[in-house]
This record gives sequence, structure tokens and C-alpha cells, in this order.
Amino acid sequence: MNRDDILQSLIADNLVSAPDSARGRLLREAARLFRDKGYERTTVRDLAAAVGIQSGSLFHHFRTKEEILKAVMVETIRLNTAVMQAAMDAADSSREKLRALVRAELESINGQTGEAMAVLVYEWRSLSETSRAEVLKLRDIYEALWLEVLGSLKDEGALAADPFVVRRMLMGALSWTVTWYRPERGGLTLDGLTDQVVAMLGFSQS
Amino acid sequence: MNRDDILQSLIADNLVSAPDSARGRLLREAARLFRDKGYERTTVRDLAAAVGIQSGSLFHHFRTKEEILKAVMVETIRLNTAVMQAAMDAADSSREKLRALVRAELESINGQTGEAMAVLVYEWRSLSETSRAEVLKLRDIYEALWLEVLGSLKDEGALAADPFVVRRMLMGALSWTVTWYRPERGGLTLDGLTDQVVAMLGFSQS
DNA sequence: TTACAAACCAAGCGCTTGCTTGGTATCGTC
DNA sequence: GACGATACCAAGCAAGCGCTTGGTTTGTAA
Repeated sequence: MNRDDILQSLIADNLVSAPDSARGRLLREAARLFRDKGYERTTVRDLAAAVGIQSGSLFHHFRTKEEILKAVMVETIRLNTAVMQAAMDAADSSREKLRALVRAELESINGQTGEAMAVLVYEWRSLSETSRAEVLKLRDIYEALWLEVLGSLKDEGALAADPFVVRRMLMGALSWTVTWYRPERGGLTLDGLTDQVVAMLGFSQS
Repeated sequence: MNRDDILQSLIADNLVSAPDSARGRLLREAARLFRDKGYERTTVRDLAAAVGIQSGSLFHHFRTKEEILKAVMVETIRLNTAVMQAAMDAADSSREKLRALVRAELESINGQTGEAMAVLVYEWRSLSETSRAEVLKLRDIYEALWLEVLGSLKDEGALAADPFVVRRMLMGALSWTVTWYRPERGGLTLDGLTDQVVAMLGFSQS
């Protein structure tokens, strides 16, 4: 099951919006604007202009501006959790599973969902208390995948540090790539970057 | 030369403001507010109230709100560059230097300058183009320290991955600790966390 | 063709924002 | 004790903000 099949299945279950729907297009533009200018600096007029409607018309689709931010985050987490689950299932050994997770997360961050992932990392403070709790709950599922694999590696003696700490460190390190990694202008491919991360952790390549 | 001596010397050179001066107190409160609510969500009225003056009076000390943000960032970088330089100089081997840098950066992020460090990481988008260039230039000096040590480790065969990539990954990982590391409620001390990071990189403790 | 809901527009309201202005204490200095 | 600089207050302005409103167009299905 590849990335596109997963997306289609999530769309069918109404868990994420189709990219070519009105809602999907707005969320994509919103993610881009939120990442580039920040949530607060992005006005509802900016958002409306990006999809070619009047600012007031936005509120036919979403009740508040914050609801747009929340939707960007929720749909992104849903998609990426599913993608990473699939990537993990496809791998056999713990080492390969780790590599698959790293690779998948780098792809999420630096690929098509990159804008939304950056929003997820940098704009959580702009969420209301209740929305934040909702998003955090979804992220816990995501997090559990990592802890499972890192726990196995620890048990196998392949990992020296604490799985919990390593997961957090990796999350920071991988998220941060969005600020500097530019695959288009530079020799380092996504696979190459994955190799570097795995090597950094002291795992030789499989 | 300890942290306090370094601070005093920087104050004497007018490179950072004294913590008990009017300017210093404002910058400290600003860092706290910017971290907690974000730069955009923090109003000049919030800032003024935090130091007990009227909002208009702020503009006697700073020309614009953005100048406050920039000052927070610039002074923080100056202090931390000096602290890390000292930490590095005090260590002998490359491995010890790396440990000293990790430990010093974790202390910057999770200690007294933690609020300002978080601002540095999360609020750079709120800077104007020109201010951003200025701040980035200062950060390059900071960055060079790391590359020096990581380069040595690579030459010694102690590091498998590319120093440049490792530095970026470490920067992300260490910065990210600000979102989850809570020394006050949990067994992990700063030294313990430093151990974990060094272990994660495959270096045994010295 | 009719009926009705979804999608959108044009206009603007009420409020908050960063910042300005004119004036007033407070202070060290000669 | 007069003076100038520094630090501050009280009031408010112009602009921009999220969001509302009343009405019009578009799409869909009987």
C-alpha cells in the first residue's frame, strides 16, 4: 500500500479532505501561508485571496480562523500516522523499521506535506487550550510507533540511550531539517539524509 | 572564567544589558512573554504592564516593538557564544569539547536564558529581512564553534556522519528539549541528559 | 420549471493593534 | 537652585483585525 492508496482510503473515510476539493485547496494554501508568515501574521484576507474568494466567504466553510489551523494540523497528523504505520509494517527487522520511520518522517517534513508539518511544529501555541489537547491526543498515537521500535532496539542491545529520550531528540532533529534541508539545491538526497541520521545513531547501513 | 564573569565582562563592553537595569528587566520579561504567547500575540501593552509602565513609555527605550525582539535575540546570542567558547576552551580532547558544548547548549536552553533561547528558535520569522540577516550573521560565529569540534572528531574517526549534518541535527534535537525537558519534575538532570545525548551519538562516557 | 441548499459577494461593525503626541515628574550637575 | 536630559504618563489616532450581515449566484435533484 503506497502513499497515494493510503490518502485515498483516508479521504473515503472522511478523515482528510481531497486535495482538489474547495476545502482541501484552502487547507493547503493555509498551511503554506502559516508556515511562511506564521499564523498570527496571516490574515483571513490573505487566506481568502489565496483561494480567490472574499474574506467573509471563508466563514461559510470554517467557523473561526483557528478552526482552519486546527484542521491543517489534524489532517496532517492523520495522514502521516497512517503513512508511517504502513512504512513500519513493510519493514522486517527493528533496524529496518527504524530506518523506515526516519525515512518516512523526513519525507513528511520535506515533501508535499512539509508546509503542514512545519505548522504542526511551530504553531501549536496558537491553538486554544481545548484544540491543543485534541491535537496532542492524536500525536500520541504517532509517538507510540516510534517508542515501539526504539524499545525493541534497546532490548536487542543495539541502542545505548533511553528510547524515550532518543525519540524526543530525533523528533527535534528531524523537524529541524525543515529549516535547512534543501534537496533541490544540493547533493544530499532524502535517502542520503536518512543514511546520515542512521549513521549518526551508530547504526551501520543495512 | 565562569558564567557570571563572562556576563559581567559583556555588560562592561555594552554588549548585553545588565539584568537589573530598566532595559535588562524589560528584555527578560519580553523573552518570557514572547516564548509563552508568541511575539505577535504579545502586545506592547502586555510588555509595558510586565515592567509596570504605560505602553507608550516603551517607545522611549525602543523605537519599535520589533527592536525589542531583535534585542532579545542579539543579546542572547552574544552571551551564549561567549559561554560556549569558554566551555570549549576549558576542555582538552575533542570528545570532551563536544560534551562541553552539548552540556553548555542544554544549559542555555533549559536554564536562565531558556526563555530567550526559545524565542531565538521560534520567532525568527517575526524579524524583518534586515534584522534577520544581522541575527544570522551572529549565529554563524556560534555555529563555527560546533563545526570545529565535530570536524576534529570526524578526522579522528570517531564520527561516522557528516559534521555539517550532525551539527544541524544536534541543533534541532537540543533546541527541541525546551518543549519537553522538565528537570524539576523528573529524575533526569542536565548532566544525565548530556550523557544521553553523547551516548546516542555512540560516544561512551569519558 | 421549480425548489432549495450550498457557495459566495459587498459592505462594514466593533475592537485591538502599534505607535504618536504634548505634557509632567525626577534626577544629576554646575 | 536653575537647567537640561532622562524617564515616564494620559490620551488618543489611524490602520488593520476577525467576524457578521443581508443579499445574490450557482449547483442539484425532483
